[in-house]
Amino acid sequence: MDQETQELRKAGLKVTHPRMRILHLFEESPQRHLTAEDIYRRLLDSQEDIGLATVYRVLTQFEAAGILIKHNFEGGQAVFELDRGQHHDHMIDVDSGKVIEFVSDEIEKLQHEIAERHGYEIQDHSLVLYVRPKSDQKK
Amino acid sequence: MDQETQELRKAGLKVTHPRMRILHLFEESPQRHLTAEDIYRRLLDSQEDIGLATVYRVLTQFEAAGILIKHNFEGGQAVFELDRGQHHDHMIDVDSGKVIEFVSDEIEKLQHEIAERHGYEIQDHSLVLYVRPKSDQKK
DNA sequence: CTGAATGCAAACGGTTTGCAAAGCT
DNA sequence: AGCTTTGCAAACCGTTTGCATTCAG
Repeated sequence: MDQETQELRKAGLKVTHPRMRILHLFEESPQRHLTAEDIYRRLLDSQEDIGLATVYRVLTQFEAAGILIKHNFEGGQAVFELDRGQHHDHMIDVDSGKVIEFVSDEIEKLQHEIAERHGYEIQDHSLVLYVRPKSDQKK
Repeated sequence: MDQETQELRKAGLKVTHPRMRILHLFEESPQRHLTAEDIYRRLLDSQEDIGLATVYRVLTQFEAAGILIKHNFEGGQAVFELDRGQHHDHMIDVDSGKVIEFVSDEIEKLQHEIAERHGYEIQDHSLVLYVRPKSDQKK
């Protein structure tokens, strides 16, 4: 029994065709951050007959199961990525749409200090930098 | 000619009733962060006959004019606040929905360093901490 | 065999838009 | 007077849901 089957079992999810295909898509895609539409399109391209509603349902279940993380960046569509356990924040190249991941322990620490100073504890947080290639004049 | 009238003129916007009322709402409201619905409701409450579409249009124009800043926090609705010139980030109490503003020069600096290290410059950024009152056991 | 999962189409919620009427300057 | 702005209703777009059918265990 392969890796992906186990992952679904572990999450208490039946091993269905749509779930397998979608999980597989994330694991093989070089582009880590995908929208529901991205997934849907790719499934269509590979002749799969999986409805958009199912894609959304599976993504939601995967998020609940901790398999995926959902991000609400600017621009309507939610973006999903595999949860590889290692927390990171994101930088988005506003010209190309490329997503760059980064980690900053210092920022993490400062965030906690700030929350604490106000009598709170952090439940979750979202840090996104919208960036543009350093002004070597753009082509 | 009062303050608010000038503000609209300066932005190149005609001084219309809906624009005056909405600008006024922001300037007098103790709650700095308002959604389109919030505005619409308050206008209804004060017997104003201003359509929701107009509220959205005015908010959009105010944002373009630099009068308001728009935030896309979690939870569908966009939130607007007056741009008082002083940049700050936000903490949201997930229990009460309260929005707390904070400033951290260190975090700002680190963000720039990170972007730079990757060959980018920051165009914009969004940092939101979703917090919960420090675990004095919750009621 | 039986409850869970799927596809479809219709509903949803926040926001935007087309258009004719009303309002600024 | 003439172009802008408004209100209304309809469109929009991403996402969710109801329901009859199909499928995994």
